Amino acid sequence: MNTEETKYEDCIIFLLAKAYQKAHGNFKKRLTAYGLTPIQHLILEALWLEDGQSAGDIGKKLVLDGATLSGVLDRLAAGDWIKKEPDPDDKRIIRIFLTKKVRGLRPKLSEERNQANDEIMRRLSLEEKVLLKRLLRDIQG
Amino acid sequence: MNTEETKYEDCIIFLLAKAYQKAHGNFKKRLTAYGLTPIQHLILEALWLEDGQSAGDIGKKLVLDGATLSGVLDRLAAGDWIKKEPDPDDKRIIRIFLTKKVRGLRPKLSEERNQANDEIMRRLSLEEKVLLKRLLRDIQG
DNA sequence: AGTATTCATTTCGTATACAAACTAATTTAA
DNA sequence: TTAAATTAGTTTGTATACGAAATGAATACT
Repeated sequence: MNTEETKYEDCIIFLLAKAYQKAHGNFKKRLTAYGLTPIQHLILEALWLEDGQSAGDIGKKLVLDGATLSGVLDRLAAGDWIKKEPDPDDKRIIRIFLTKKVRGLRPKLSEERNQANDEIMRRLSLEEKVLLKRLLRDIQG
Repeated sequence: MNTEETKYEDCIIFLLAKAYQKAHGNFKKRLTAYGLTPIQHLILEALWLEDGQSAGDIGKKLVLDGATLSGVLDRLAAGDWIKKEPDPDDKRIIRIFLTKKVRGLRPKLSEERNQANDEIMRRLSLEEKVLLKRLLRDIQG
């Protein structure tokens, strides 16, 4: 049904990769001043919404592979952003808590993220922004 | 101007990351049967359009960092997909040529990619597909 | 010519990503 | 109640990704 040759510039996988690459790179640069990476920041965001989540909870919400998450959490703990504590009722589970180092940083980091978002979509109208988000969500199902 | 707290689920960086993750994972699975990765395939595509391009040419077209490209080309050469030959006129430049191993594979790989594209966007109408591609291109500038 | 600069690519270090194998703890079932 | 299956998390191995430094080659400048 769809056998014509499509150049890679028209391939949705390529377009998503490059758009993500651009967005990620932009945010990454903004975060270097804080010593954080975009994914590390994402985990802090999740913990701001609910502190003490298990590693598995976080992975499920952020759609992060366990193997990936394990390393990210290690680096966050090494940087004293979080503390890992085994759940007293089920010692398989590790609960993640924010440290005091993170206090007061939330507004600044949110502002950076909002600016990054704005810059990435600066060429789009408000309708287009809303639509793009909707389409990306539809893709993930 | 944009100081309200946005949950990460509404963050364009997050949405792009997850949509890309899904698309990439889908295509990656399809390609394992061939022993290729999505990026390796992308480079073959670029060479099908024009064989003998330099590493720099390929990097520019595919928006790939030189450091990244170097490793990918090494692995492609190790798998006998490509051959690296220094340009006779400028020995700084390395030209990349497809090997005979790739012959006849193009239609199959294109079909896999088209199927991956279709599956990723299966929930979208034709108009939405066109629009999504346009918006992603707009983001890249 | 000889030196400085620029250019193409590689190397190194760090950080995602994910499959697969592994450990340890809990639950299920026989 | 003990063996089997499941679950949570880590480890290992491979593949992007990219900044920064290094290498080697070509060009520019004096």
